[in-house]
Amino acid sequence: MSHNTTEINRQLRKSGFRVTPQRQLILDAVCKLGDHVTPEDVYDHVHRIAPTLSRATVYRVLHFLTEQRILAMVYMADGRLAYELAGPEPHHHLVCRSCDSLLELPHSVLRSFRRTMDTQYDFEIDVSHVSFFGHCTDCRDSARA
Amino acid sequence: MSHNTTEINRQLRKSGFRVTPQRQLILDAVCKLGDHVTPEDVYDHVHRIAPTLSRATVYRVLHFLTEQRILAMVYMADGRLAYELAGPEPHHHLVCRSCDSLLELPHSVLRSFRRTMDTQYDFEIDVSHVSFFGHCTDCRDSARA
DNA sequence: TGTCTTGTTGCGAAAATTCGCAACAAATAA
DNA sequence: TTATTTGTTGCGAATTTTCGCAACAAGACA
Repeated sequence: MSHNTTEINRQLRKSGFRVTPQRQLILDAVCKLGDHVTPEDVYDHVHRIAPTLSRATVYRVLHFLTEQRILAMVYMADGRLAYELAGPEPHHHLVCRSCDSLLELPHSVLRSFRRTMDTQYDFEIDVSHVSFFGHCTDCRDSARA
Repeated sequence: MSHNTTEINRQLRKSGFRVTPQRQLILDAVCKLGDHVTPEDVYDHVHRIAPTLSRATVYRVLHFLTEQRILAMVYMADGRLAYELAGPEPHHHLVCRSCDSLLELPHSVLRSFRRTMDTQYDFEIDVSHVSFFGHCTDCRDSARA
């Protein structure tokens, strides 16, 4: 298990929330299933283990864990939402609209931009995760050809 | 009517698409209803004028007009999609997660960032519209208080 | 004009997502 | 321990969005 369950549990409890079996199952599922997991992926996975766990709970818990900054929302090329574990150092995505590929960006590329927004607009950008859409190397080339 | 219908029609026809009454109605509706219009807003509006125009068509036409760069997608604070007219000079939004307010950003703030992505990652960011989420002046202050 | 091809729509069904509410379970206090 | 409070879930219904397919309409061409 790649996430530190004990630490997350402590953090939740400290904020007055409860660590239910459902929340643990869903968090484990996201963690296990990888980098851009859809609600349906999660449901399929946890439903085998806990057949009474409902879709509504999956959606609610995903939202909840995102608010707690434990997960991050990821917009896919088709406009749908997916989720992934929010690490201590956020990272971002370049999403290709042609081939749906995901390119990872280190957090550093947003630092100066973020500082500008802060000083010029007094707006604090939440950078747990940002997706940019566009066209990757390969698809640019084939468009030019 | 604030959009140049004739120009847009010409552009569509030139690309081999048809300018149907439905598309015109929907475009007019987005234009009239303002800056972040939901599919349901559009449907309510056009349905009065053309009662047989279906929801499916609203969704399809909104997607279509977005692909044609006539409209731009806008992500709202609750994660839902809205649309607005894509002007010749794109603009962007700072969306406050606390109070749902929208702050407009001129295109210029993204220029250098875009250039960086282009040269360093060979990725061409589509900047017809980008939303950043975070917290505005007022909500930062109340959070600090 | 009539035929053919192809883009577009309407309809209803399906799928995805959210909502309201009663039941349940954990924490807290008595 | 029991009662109370409050956070959380499951269920089913409602809402939102997408899909498949047949019908329709526009353009191309003979």
